[in-house]
Amino acid sequence: MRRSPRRPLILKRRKLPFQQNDQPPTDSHSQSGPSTSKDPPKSAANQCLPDGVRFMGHPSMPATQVVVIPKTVDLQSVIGVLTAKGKERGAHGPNTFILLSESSSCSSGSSLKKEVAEGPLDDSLSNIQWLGKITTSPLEPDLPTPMGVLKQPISERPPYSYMAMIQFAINSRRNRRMTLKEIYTWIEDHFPYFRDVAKKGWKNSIRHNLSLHDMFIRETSPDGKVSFWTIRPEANRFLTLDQVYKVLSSSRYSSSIKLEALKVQHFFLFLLERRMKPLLPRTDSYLVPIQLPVASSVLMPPSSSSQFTPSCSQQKRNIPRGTKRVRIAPKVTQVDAPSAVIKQHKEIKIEVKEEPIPAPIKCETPKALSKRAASSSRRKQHLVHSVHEEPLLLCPNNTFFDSGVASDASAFHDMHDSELDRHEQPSPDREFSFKTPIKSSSHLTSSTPSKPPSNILPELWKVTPVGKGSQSVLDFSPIRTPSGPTVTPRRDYTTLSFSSTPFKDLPLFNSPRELLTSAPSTVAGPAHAPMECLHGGCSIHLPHAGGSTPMNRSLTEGLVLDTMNDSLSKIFLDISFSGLDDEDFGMANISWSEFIPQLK
Amino acid sequence: MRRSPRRPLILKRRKLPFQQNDQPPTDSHSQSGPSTSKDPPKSAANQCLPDGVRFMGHPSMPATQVVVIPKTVDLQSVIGVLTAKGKERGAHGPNTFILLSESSSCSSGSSLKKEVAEGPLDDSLSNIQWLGKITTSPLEPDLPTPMGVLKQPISERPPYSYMAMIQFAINSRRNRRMTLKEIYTWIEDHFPYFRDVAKKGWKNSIRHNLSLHDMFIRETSPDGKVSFWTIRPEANRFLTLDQVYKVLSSSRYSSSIKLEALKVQHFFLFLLERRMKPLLPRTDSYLVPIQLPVASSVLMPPSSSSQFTPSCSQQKRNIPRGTKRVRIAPKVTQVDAPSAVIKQHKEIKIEVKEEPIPAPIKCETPKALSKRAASSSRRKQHLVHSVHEEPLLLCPNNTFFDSGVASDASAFHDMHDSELDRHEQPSPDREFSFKTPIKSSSHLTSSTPSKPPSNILPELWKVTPVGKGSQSVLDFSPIRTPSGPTVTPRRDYTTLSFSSTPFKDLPLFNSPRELLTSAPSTVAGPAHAPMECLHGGCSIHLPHAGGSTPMNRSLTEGLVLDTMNDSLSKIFLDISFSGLDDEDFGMANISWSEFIPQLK
DNA sequence: CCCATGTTTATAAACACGACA
DNA sequence: ACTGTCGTGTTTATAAACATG
Ligand SMILES: [Mg+2]
Ligand SMILES: [Mg+2]
Repeated sequence: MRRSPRRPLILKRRKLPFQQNDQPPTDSHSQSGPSTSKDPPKSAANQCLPDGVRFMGHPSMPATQVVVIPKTVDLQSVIGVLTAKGKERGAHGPNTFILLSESSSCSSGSSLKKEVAEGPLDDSLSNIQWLGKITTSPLEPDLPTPMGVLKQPISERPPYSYMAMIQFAINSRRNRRMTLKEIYTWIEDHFPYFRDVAKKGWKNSIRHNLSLHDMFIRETSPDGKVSFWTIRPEANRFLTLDQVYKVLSSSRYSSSIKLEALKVQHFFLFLLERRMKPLLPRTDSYLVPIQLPVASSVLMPPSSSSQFTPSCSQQKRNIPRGTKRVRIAPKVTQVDAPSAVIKQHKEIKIEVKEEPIPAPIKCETPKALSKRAASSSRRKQHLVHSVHEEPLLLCPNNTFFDSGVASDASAFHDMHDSELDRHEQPSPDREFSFKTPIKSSSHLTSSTPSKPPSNILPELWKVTPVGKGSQSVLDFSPIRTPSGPTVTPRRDYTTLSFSSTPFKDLPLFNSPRELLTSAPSTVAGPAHAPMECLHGGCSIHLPHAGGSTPMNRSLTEGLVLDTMNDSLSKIFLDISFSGLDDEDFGMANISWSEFIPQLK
Repeated sequence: MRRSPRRPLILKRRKLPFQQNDQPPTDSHSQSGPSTSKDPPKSAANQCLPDGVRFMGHPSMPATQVVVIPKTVDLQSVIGVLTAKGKERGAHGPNTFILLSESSSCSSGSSLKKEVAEGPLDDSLSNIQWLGKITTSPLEPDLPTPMGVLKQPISERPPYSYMAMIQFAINSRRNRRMTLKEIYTWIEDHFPYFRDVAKKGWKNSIRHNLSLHDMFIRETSPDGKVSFWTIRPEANRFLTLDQVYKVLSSSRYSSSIKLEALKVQHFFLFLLERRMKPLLPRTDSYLVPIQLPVASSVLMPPSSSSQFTPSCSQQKRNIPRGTKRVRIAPKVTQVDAPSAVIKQHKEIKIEVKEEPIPAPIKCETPKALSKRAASSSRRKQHLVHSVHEEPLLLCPNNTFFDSGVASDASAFHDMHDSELDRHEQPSPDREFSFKTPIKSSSHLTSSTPSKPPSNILPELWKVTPVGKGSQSVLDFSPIRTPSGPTVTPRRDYTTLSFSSTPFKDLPLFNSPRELLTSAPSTVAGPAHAPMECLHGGCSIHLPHAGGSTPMNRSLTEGLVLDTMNDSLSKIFLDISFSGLDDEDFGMANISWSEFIPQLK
């Protein structure tokens, strides 16, 4: 099989104005262990890692290191060194080691490249196995610690938008509020690019994003002295950087469809090694919410087979059409390892992901299948839906829709305590009585029927739908709540007699977001726990991964690789997990020994 | 009196990124008649204007000419020439002549300057009188006409934002919808700067603004072929360019408070002549919604008397602080008179404004006075409200609030048919059933109590209020409708149990916008008339200025002059009109002879 | 492949306002 | 008391990438 005809791709990479096309691929993403010359300062550590262990990093996960361990190496010793040295690592937040085992058998890059370019080959060719993850958490935040085994996090521009990073920052706090300065600091800590190499304007951009987006609202203390930025709860996807890491690095992420886990990790590592345009985060491209081709609906017959061939390099040639290309931001590619002050002890947790078991796509009960959103096809973010009207083809769409809620809820339920910054200042986490009145209010209308409106309500002009069904884990956009009624009246617009009567009877927006808005109390996250513990010793609240809501969840997720000049144009990944049977996805505290016999 | 202690300033001028500070004042705003060398091609006309008649134009009103007529000149002859030549003028939309009479007695610039700088002097010093306005409307849109008496409209950048211009364009249509191309064309027609001198990126900016602002929504025809852009009715202020002209040029605009009408016109002309930073439109500065100093509440005692001294040159010196100043858009100052094809006949209408009778400020019944919005003082657009809590001081605020609705309603009632483009294509103006679901929905909360929350609800953090009480005629921002409930719950934000239950009992937003939203059917504009006349001969629908709603209206309006290097730092204008006794403000067809004895 | 239209993000900048030196 | 600077917040402009038809 060359390429699967079903392509529920949700995310793709997109160049942004500050990213130039003409830059050569940088060479700084892979650092090997003792095998190369520029090895990490391992001598500073008491213990040494065995030979052959390689480290890899990436700007999207500056506090995460991928550790490739040859099968000939004792895994326990590596874990011992890492857990021992985890305290000494120089980073501000929790740090993660993703452990992969590598069988030295077929490690030739050519076969990897062939495999990646042409699709997954046989399982037996895989020489990379995902072992598990070690997460080190800071215990005493203010204690400086000398530099440890690993290098500083990579100081390249992360592939997240400002809006995403601000969400990561704010959601890292238990009470989900931060001052501007704290947001600055959080971003600088987790993405040293902004501390080290970015121009000064990035703080302007942070403030601009805070003001621009309605999802960020500002709260003021009663005395008017302090301002905290929060996220509108209705719009909060509760995204954390750790959540994104989980999605990006989890083998479970690709468990359900074509490329299974080993191949994904394979591909990930391959791209990291080859310094090609990676499927996973890369500096000069960008994780953006969907905006996927309309024709690539999930269950479409492979009529347009040439749609995702390597030749689909979208229009990048109309750029020299008279308009001069102006470099907006100077792209700094190479970063000198900064000598920042390290100041945090670590607590070590070990998590294990079980190996993926390829499961068929769960087609959830199409709850709101009857009324579907009609996209006028050129607008907002696109729904993944069929161009035709056969409703049976839309089963994956509803699966995808449901997965949106599932993603949000599960992300919330899976909120690991390591994601929550523990060194928060005693900021109030309750009794915020007033919120910033955001720009506009309830004018959300309907999710609009299918695109050619099939002659129902003829002569009716319809408003272009938002679509935006991308309520996936990696969708950083605010949640569009349909709650506000105030459907703009279909009468003459030149009339002043518009009423704000809510059209509650109209079942607008049949997206599963209704699960959150209409039945609010059924979803109870860990934040429902009493929050009185914040001012003092910060008792770590560990949410048990099994949420209280027995919701069936199914998530269709995707990443698309940007096409440049190679044949690796589009690679698709999916995620699909349904029901309560996948709490293990939540990365709860699972003993390594259950899955790794080496530890027994 | 040096400067009035009550300063209900609403608008001020503000430089924007594309406007550079270092440009010298341009010299192209005033064109005199036969008195100067570069006279308009009057020879091409059959009749000649008498000597001494001066023409003035300004980029903000490119289709409007201010005609200063000496008292020694026969007014009727001037009107005859203008009405005869109005058909020949080369412009696409309606054109307007604002007629002012000038007594040659005390026309010295120094006294004018003194008067303007130090406040209004005696009435007897005024030598400019506002006579009336001639509006020429195109009769046959597609007939080209040779160039007439007057110069081409000024091709300098208008002082309106893209958002404002898009509103002007869309609201110029009866059905208030336009295609993108029509918006382009309308803006090019009314502001030739964009047709002649602007770079190509301005259309990108138009599209950007349409997408960015929630107030612009897109409707799609049932077949999905055509898209029309409309304005969310709840957010529509029904602003038209003509409305702005009225506000800018009407002597009634300043009838109620300190500076009465003659002085305002005085000042207007003075600034036009002197090429200083004008109170009225200017190219390189900008009409922006309020953002006025908080301490300058309307009826505050003059405690902070030094607040508006000429020395209040805000920080413009931190610009050389390391950041290089980059010219974003090339500022084209001088425009060659374009040789565009003229193609419209004109129908002439004559309107007259009566001379203003200074009326006291009507203090409306403070409808929702008890609960006021608390501004955390650095946010959004500021309410004009007292810093202290004395409610009696807030009477002008409520006046101002009410004026917001009054402005909108009156603007709507005063909607002159000349403002409505008559050459609209047969686009549908009814039966738009679906509207674009806008980004977010009902999360507007409360108008928040006064700033130091006066110990009511202690320990309560409050969200910074929108404020944004600037529902004036010249406020181009969308109306923030409080209709949508979904007050973000004041409980812990880390909770997922946010409910969309509307807090209807909470009287949020006591702004007079409630008059429109809560009592919708009481306000009936001319658009309520049957719209079937659009496709054919375009029967000109003249709304009678007396609206159907007996609302008391009082508008406090203001313009602030940006301070550069002279003492004319801030000038304030007010508008206040109440009740039904000011239908004459509606610029209905009032005979000139009633007010100008010269015509009798 | 080009073009018009539409969406989204980045970046620069003007300016307001309060705190503070 | 005046003045300037700085941090924070709001708003607009402009360029650009990319999607869709
Ligand atoms: Mg915001
Ligand atoms: Mg819009």
